[in-house]
Amino acid sequence: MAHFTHHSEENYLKTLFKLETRQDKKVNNTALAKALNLNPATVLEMVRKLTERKLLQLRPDKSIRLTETGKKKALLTIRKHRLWEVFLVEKMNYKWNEVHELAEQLEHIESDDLVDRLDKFLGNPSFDPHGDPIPDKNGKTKPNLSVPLSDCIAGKNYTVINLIDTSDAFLQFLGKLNILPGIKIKLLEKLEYDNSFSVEVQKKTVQFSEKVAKNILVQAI
Amino acid sequence: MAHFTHHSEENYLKTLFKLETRQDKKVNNTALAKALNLNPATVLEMVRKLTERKLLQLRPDKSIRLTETGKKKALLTIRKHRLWEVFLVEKMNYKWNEVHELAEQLEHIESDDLVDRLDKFLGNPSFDPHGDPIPDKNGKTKPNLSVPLSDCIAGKNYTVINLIDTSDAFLQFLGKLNILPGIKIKLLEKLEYDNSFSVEVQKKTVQFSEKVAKNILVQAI
DNA sequence: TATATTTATTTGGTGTACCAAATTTTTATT
DNA sequence: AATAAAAATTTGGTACACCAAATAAATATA
Repeated sequence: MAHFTHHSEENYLKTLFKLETRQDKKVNNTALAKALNLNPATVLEMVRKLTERKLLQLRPDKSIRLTETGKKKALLTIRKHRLWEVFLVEKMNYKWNEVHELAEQLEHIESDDLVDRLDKFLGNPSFDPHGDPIPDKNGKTKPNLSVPLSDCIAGKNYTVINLIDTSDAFLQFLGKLNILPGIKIKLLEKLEYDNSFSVEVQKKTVQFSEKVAKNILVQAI
Repeated sequence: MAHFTHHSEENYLKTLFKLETRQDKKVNNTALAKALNLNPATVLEMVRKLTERKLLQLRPDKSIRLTETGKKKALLTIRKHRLWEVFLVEKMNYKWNEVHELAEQLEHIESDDLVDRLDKFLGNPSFDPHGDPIPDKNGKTKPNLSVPLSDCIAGKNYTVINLIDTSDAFLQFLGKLNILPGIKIKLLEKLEYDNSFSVEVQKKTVQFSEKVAKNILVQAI
């Protein structure tokens, strides 16, 4: 009855989009196959189909590129994924590191209207719980102006946007300090003698190393 | 990557469950195929697979029956479907007649945990927007005792449970009479000469047609 | 440049879930 | 019981999305 064409199609487009934007080298079949965790033969076959459908191009130099249509579709899938992540964290009380797999399922629900309603229900968020920007219905995103806390200026206030290291160990460590994306902090001091950081979090002062500060992305308030 | 086995499996079990409970005759392959809108050959093949997996039985008399395991699975799918329907109506502001297709998609999201959280988020509803009972996580349902007001007995007290017609026009009409789900009413009289109804709502007496009464579901107090 | 290595591509296959059409079996009707 | 009708079943197919292994082509290295 139902066809899941869109499911794998969306995965290909989304993955390709991520590879295109997060690396600057051209994406080849091997890279895409690795990212999708699929056999290169499978991927090549699918890439050809998607090329036929004008969602991407398999170029003469064998690099793979999204077309404008493909890019738009990819962004809409990313939009769905990130909105569902917000839903799972804000409404279902999941932790931000628990929601990826579920959002991976939910993103394939077919209804543009539902996505728009969800967007509204969540208060039109611009960033997901990981701090990644949520494209609007036209695929436009607000630039993420976050920088590592290690590059910030003492005395100023920031919102924690995002973490670079997302290992459980790091999350647990930050958890103890009450630091997580969305929280507001004040950088009190950079301590010269050991390069450590002194930060105010929820009226309390905490200390941590530069290594930690490098892994926390913040945005000035 | 993902397997959709569960998807069609859930559809077969759910549909069979509905056929088993809503009719009293035995379910045969033709009936199931018709209900699923699939070819009998397809259904027979699948029924055999599901019989192997001990989710249902293809009996010597060729009737098809859920096993206990199958019934439980069916009820959990129905639970998911109805909870998502509540979500769509209560949170996404869909009308109850718009949500079936979307819930059909959402019910296949695989996560028991999410379903339980959704249940809690929605306030552990016992009935979906159509008035159908929502099984709990063990598959147990509360019997739905609501009936159309048109079938009720004059002189008794009722709680309005639910509306069948939920068009704006109808809601507005009822609004003027102060009738909405949750409110207590007393059926004063069924007036023979024009089949109209006389009802006490919040100490006032109101009159309306049988058409209206048919669209109000109530439960005896 | 010759060779090794990596990448791309082809070939022949799988499982799932579906179908139409032909055949067999069962049930109903005369 | 004979026949008609309905239901069950078999047969031979399809599309989709995947794979492993073989081969070809491109790239890198000695």
